[in-house]
Amino acid sequence: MPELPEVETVRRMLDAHVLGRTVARARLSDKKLRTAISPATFRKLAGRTIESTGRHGKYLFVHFSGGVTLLSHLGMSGRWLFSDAAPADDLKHVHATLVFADGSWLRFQDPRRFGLVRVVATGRLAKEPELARLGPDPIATPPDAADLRERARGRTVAVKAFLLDQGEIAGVGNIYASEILHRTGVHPARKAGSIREPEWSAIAIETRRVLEEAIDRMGTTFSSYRTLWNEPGQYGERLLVYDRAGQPCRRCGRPIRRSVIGQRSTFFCPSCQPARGAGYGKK
DNA sequence: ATCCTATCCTGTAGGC
DNA sequence: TGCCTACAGGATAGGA
Repeated sequence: MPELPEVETVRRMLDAHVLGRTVARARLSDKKLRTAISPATFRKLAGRTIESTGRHGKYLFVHFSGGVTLLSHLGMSGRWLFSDAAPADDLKHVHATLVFADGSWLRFQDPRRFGLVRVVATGRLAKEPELARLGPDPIATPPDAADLRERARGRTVAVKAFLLDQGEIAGVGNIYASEILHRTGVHPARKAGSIREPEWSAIAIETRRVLEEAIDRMGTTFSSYRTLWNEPGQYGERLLVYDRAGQPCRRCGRPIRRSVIGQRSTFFCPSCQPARGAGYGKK
């Protein structure tokens, strides 16, 4: 669910509204997230002020005074939710709570608990194993076609699985991978090694375009994703193929198909995205 | 090295 | 209405 645009939306909202606030209390639920941290570690945030935010791929950083960073990943169902005062709701699955000195609250809710919340020394952030594995962030570093072609050389995995590999491009998830491939006319099941450089150029360009357009609309809410204000993202109405099986292709009118690649739902137009590849020079 | 599968967990949609 | 199953945007460990 939450891919780069959704995480970036949350980051921008934190940046605009939560910067400068000082933590009065920091507490964790007793349920374990993907990687458990101790309540004592989390409580290190108390007394510190939020100075800046960052992001790499789908990982969010909140930098605090005193050289400490909150590292977070939304997993499948994670949300960071802000409220100006103590919330009156009785939200289930809240696993981390920051109460600020001004009375506002920031909570991490995650029913499926695939998400990540960790407190680390800012100076050692890049050494965290999850981050050390990541490929370049496509917003910070525009993907380079020749580089992609080189890294994909000889690879037999489906190009769609290649795009989902966070070690190659950090931040593309299941929704946007289908969207990128449709825009570029590349069939998702083609082997990564068979994609020609002009096609990689198109993929590089459309990757940035799709992600930036989705950021402009605060991301895609397929089911659980919400912004910092608990609002859905608006990009869903712009999707060309994702979750549109049987509906007409917005380009050629023929029905969108669903298949499974690497255990993940994949959507494409068989007409606009031929299995053998076409439209970018010969074979 | 690369690829594929199973797995973590809960909520929800759809079939009966 | 209720029960049951299948499935969901992610990432990783481990086996082939």
